[in-house]
Amino acid sequence: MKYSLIFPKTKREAPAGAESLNHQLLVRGGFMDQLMSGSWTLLPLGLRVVSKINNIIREELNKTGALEMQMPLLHPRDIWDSSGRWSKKEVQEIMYQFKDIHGKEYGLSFTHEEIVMNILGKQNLSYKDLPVKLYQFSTKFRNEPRAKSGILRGREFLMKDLYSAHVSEEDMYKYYHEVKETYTKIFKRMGLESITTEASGGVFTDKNSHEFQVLSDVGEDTIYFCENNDFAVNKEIFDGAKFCHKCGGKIKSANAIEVGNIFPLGTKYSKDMKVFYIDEKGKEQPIWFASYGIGPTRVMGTLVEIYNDDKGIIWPEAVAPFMVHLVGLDLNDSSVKSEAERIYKLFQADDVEVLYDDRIDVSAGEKFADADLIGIPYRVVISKKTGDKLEIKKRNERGTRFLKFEELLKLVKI
RNA sequence: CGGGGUGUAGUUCAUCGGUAGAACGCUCGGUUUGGGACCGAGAAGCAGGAGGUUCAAUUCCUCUCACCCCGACCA
Repeated sequence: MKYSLIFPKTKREAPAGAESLNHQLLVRGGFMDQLMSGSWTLLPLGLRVVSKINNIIREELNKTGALEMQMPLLHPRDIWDSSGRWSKKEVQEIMYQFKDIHGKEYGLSFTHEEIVMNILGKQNLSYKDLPVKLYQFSTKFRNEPRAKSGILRGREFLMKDLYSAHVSEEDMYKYYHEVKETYTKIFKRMGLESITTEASGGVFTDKNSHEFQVLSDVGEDTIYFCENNDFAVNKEIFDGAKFCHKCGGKIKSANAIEVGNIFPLGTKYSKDMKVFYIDEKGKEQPIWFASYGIGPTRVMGTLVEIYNDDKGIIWPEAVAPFMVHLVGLDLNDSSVKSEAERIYKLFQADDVEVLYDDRIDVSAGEKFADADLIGIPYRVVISKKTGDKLEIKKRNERGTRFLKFEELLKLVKI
């Protein structure tokens, strides 16, 4: 991609009042734009990052046998009455509910347990058909009392939600633990060290759930965890212990951002909605159910909160919008320009994602500043000075080095 | 929903009872080109909205809307 085609261009100033880093840097870099409080456009660069995040999630969930699909966001009231959640106070506080001009009532999706259950119920399932594991990436609407912290808490945001249906509690927990391990792997691949944290089930279940927390001062949650990392619990259910029950290690506390959450829902939904499977004896049994969420847009914000410096974002390679930021200097010089174009095409031919700053009347300093702000892992400069080599600087390192194209290619090929 | 802050050019901000100014950005011309270059010219604003006080309101008052922050609540 040529930088001259990128929309919009970087901004020198952060929006007035923007305090959180993800808000400042993602807007300045041209990754996202605010429509209203808690509501954001993912601009082309931001969408590239979120797509990288989504693809990592997709790859890992597919390995567990889960299938991707997509469900509606506009729901009729009766589906929510069938679980009894439409009228619950805690649900009404976060769910957008409204009537159309004819008086028919609708809700905007803030989660999809009811919809998945409804689909399962139509299938006349036997024990042979289970387990079923379904997931989607889609928008969630939640009428937050207060949107805040840039893209970290919005009223409309992207979520990957996975739902699994099982014949027994054992089978549900078997998969639940598989997903728990998978989530840790997913976050690690993105460059995040997540802490698996016990927490309450909120509006989803009476059972405890597990949250995936990333330590950060801007995090809204406070978690308590063992210094040896074999125990962590959310403040909401913390019992005040000073030492770990398992190893006796000290309990520490810190702020953290919740990037994922998994819920062993049990048979509550299947019983409420009367969704059964037929067991070996031909008898109806309630389906064991669980749900699992990750917020890709929140993950993007979390990454910015963690990976940045005073110049801008420092994307981990796995989620960077491009792998290489090719900066052409002295592009007035036709031989430099044709060399830059040649290298640009070589990268493309080798399937290296490259952003080529092809602007002619822009100073070197401005191009470097933009490269630092956007935060692509490898900056590659071509100028009068570089001759038959390329000047390489990693975004997260200080020094530069000169390499031939083939040597660089080995570094940037994943 | 309670508390606080802020709304003036595309953006970030100044100004101040007599209907507005800078920087950056943008357009044009020229000179430049290794850390946000320089010179010149130019376009760009119902001062968030409504009401009030006043001869006169961007400025003072009231209401309202929006955004940000703290809290409550929540993933």
